[in-house]
Amino acid sequence: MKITFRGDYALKAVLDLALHYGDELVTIHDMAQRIDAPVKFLEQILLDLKKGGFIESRRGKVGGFLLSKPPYNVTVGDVVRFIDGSIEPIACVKDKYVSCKDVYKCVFRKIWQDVYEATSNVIDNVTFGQLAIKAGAAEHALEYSI
Amino acid sequence: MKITFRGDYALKAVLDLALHYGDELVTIHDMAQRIDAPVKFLEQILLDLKKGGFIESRRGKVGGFLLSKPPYNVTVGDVVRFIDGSIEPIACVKDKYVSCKDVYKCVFRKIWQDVYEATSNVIDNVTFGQLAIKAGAAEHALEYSI
DNA sequence: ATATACTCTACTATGTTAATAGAGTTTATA
DNA sequence: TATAAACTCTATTAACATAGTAGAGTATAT
Ligand code: FES
Ligand code: FES
Repeated sequence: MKITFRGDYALKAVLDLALHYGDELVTIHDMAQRIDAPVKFLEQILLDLKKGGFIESRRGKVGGFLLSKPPYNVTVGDVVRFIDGSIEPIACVKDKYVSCKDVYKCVFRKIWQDVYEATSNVIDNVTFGQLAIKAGAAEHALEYSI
Repeated sequence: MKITFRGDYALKAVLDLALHYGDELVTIHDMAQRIDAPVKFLEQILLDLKKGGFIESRRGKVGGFLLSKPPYNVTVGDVVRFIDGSIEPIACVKDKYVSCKDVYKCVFRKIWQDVYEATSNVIDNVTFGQLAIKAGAAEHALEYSI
């Protein structure tokens, strides 16, 4: 698994929305400043997250974004898989290409599966609800950084 | 962690040498055929592995490559880290760039560390000695594939 | 009306990856 | 000693992915 800037920003964006869950809407501009991301780049990412059903938006004046689901129902794994794609260390079979002559005999296959499972085990068991609480202390100081 | 073709070939190359450990030398040409890699690409990779101290070579006629160390003293992690670089899911600090305003407050930091440790735990605990035994059955049939 | 904020598509600069190419060096052996 | 076999080294390249940038368009509260 390799997290790109895109994925990194996406995670921070969802966390930012989790921290404002139930509150007022969050604008791209405000969010970009807090998570230190280029506005136009963040724009694209938020649109993606919307297509993925993670967030919703309201247009026009007083518009902004909000989380579609309660923060406890969204995991880090959900976002990473959606934005950065497969978390497998190697794509043994993609399209018509196969990395090994015989995938079934491949002695490395189990290793990559083990890595995959170990990774999943971490990222699929952390929700943004949990992360929001962790970030909470700094947030209550009214100047949290992500 | 993302395994590139380079890393994939390197692992197969080391396994191939592990399967011939103690035997005669292995030529690039022969190895390339067995592991299904482009000869000139494999050439570069073997030279890298040599610089990394994983393998040795003999030049001239009847030349070839051999493992520097017993297969049980080399892990998959050793090769992956050397050829494909850091196995971390994200480089939080590289050069002067820092991905988060405050790395110490970052709530994602622990997640990436957990992924790192889980991954290490898998790849650092598999030696080429173990892999060679697994591949052994097919090898003894004189037509093993990697 | 108009300012504010989301929406959509296209473009670009940079870097990485996966090779390919070719000239050079070493060594066994006929 | 000529030669073939095999490693050594450097340069180049095509394709792709990443990390943005740019700009025109749409919706909506006031
Ligand atoms: S089948 Fe994927 S590395 Fe062998
Ligand atoms: S410090 Fe690395 S993601 Fe925050």
